[in-house]
Amino acid sequence: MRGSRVTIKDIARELSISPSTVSRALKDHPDISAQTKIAVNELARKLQYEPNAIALSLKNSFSKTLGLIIPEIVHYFFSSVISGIEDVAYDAGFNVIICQSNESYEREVKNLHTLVSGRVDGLLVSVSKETTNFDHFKHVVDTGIPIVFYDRVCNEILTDRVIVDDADGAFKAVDHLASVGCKKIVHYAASQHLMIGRNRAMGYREAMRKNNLPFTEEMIIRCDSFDCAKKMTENLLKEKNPPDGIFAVNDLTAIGAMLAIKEAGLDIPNDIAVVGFSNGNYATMTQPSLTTVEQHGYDIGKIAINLLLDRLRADHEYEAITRMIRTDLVVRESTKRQLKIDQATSSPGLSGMKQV
Amino acid sequence: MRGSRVTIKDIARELSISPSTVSRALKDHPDISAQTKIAVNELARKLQYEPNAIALSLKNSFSKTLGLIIPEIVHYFFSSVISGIEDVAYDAGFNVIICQSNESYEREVKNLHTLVSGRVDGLLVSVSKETTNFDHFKHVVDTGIPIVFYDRVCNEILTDRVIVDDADGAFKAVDHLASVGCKKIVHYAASQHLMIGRNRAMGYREAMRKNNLPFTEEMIIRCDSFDCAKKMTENLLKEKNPPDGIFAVNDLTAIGAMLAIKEAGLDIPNDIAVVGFSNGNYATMTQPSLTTVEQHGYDIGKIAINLLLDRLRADHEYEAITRMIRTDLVVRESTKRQLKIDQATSSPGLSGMKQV
DNA sequence: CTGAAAGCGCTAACAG
DNA sequence: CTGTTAGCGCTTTCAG
Repeated sequence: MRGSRVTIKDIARELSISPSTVSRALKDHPDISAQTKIAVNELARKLQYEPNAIALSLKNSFSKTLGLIIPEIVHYFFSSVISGIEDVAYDAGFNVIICQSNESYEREVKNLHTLVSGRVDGLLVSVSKETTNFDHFKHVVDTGIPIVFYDRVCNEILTDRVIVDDADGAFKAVDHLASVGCKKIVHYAASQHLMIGRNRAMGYREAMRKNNLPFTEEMIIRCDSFDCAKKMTENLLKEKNPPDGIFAVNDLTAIGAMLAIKEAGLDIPNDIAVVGFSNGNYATMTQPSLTTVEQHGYDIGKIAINLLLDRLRADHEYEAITRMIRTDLVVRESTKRQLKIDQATSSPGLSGMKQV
Repeated sequence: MRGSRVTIKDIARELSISPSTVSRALKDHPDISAQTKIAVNELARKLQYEPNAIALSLKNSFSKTLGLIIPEIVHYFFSSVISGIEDVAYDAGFNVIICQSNESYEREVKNLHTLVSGRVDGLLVSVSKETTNFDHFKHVVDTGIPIVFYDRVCNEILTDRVIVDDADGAFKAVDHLASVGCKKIVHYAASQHLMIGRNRAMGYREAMRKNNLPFTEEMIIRCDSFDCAKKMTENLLKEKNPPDGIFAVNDLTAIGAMLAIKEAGLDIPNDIAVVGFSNGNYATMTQPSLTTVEQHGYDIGKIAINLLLDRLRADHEYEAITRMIRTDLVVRESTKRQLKIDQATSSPGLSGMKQV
């Protein structure tokens, strides 16, 4: 029983016509008579004929399939990217094969091979944290399979890419902290060997400078997880001169910091204001809700796949395109400080932290 | 340049030998001389030959590819299922194509067609919320492609399946609420036309009965989202006799309830204790942290794909297997009530809600 | 209007 | 030890 799938030959035999006629009838070729078409289509439906996409790929040398390499699906940002990609792919009649690298270089290489030997027409890639050697991607690009990098890009290869304006996002976040009166803002940063970490730290520095806030490099603290943030914040709060603002490189880190602050009996945002990065779905579920930077994952996915589709449809080579995606600060309660009395001119009805 | 991928023929031509010899040399066939093997392998590496998986699939009539249909990747539970599936698939040399149905019946049908015509060897499916007609799955099973349903299963077709013991999980949750002294426990329930909703509600009823807690069907409230829970809880708290325990059908709903309770100035767990379901990553990030039911998504994924692989490897038919996966209650702060004085005999060092 | 034949890349009998 | 041939399912010239 297994594998007993109906082929064009079966239909041909049943109808005592040739496979080529069946093929043509199925795709409504003008040469074929109306009756034959009807007969073929009816039988096809009856036998539940499904065209064999594999045979088609082999014949056409394109598979209408795109490969997607993603570090970790669990992250809200990445799942939104996937959704953006899928929605467009779906409409364009493309199939998407998703592979997780799990932030492992070895697995990324393996994924890439699987996809390439599966003859995907193109690739969408966000590189793993571990990856420092990009030869595997170079080889693929050399064979003519287009790659679009998104979010975590590879600068050593000239390809289309979609990047988040991390520096600007970080700048906005820190500038906002300054604007609500924070004087000593620390940054919980990601590893500085990744662009993301570097760019966000850069935005932090710029905003500090612009607001004439004194800072040292020690105020950029390597800490990018919930647990780390919790411990780190507990320690910071014990020091003589704790910060009054924290800009965390991602939401989970921000939430870890918030927990520690609340457990120390301090008030957010009035004692310490907190900003995250990503606008994951938990940002509205914390108390206070979290001010954070929206990265537009869904749009990034859409833009990335559109770049790829353009490249596939193009009949000539053209220069690599880089699209920088704007970020937006989403202000919530974790930075809505009660205005100091002498500044409080507007918003009479606001009772502290009740609005969202 | 595009599609200029190296084939076995290219290697054969270059070396002036036949394609079959190349094929054999590449797979280390004993018939081939050592020199030929070396020459072939060297050239293959040099030209970066990648076997064409598509051609192989066509020849072998299996693709070493599995199809996965998942309602929505964003959910923590489903991403853990994916990880479980991928880890096993990876080791077994199988590729996984993931499709999201986005809880839409239409999309589920389309996904299924894509996967089937892409000649996947087997399918792992969790049905969409919308789906009430299962003919599309029946057809696929009829053609001999095995399906394993997980979590949201289809009872109309006899296939392998992996289900969560929702009723028991719910029972444990509510029984626990009763054991910490809750007397009026309400249940925020999912739609009762889904098994999940029904089973969890059933577990609730059973636990109420077992603990001799009076309840009416009005205490099972249709409410399964963060926003709904927030509003619903606000309303409940205004009533004369509010609940002292809430069992929510999922974590987000529980968190919505918690927010409303905290905003009303009440204490969790002492005024109202809350339990969720899923043990998503935010359960530890709320304040208080959330007691919830662990569903073991990763294990479910592993078990599901193992059932599928067994089925694929089997040389004979065998009866459909159903695996029921145990759930575990994870007790955190949202139910750690301060013991009443006359009961407080043990745990001297505990200061209320500090442990996790 | 329809059929025969070749070929996409690879493998596996079957011959040498 | 190596080559020839046929065929997986489908399309597409080229011939009728």
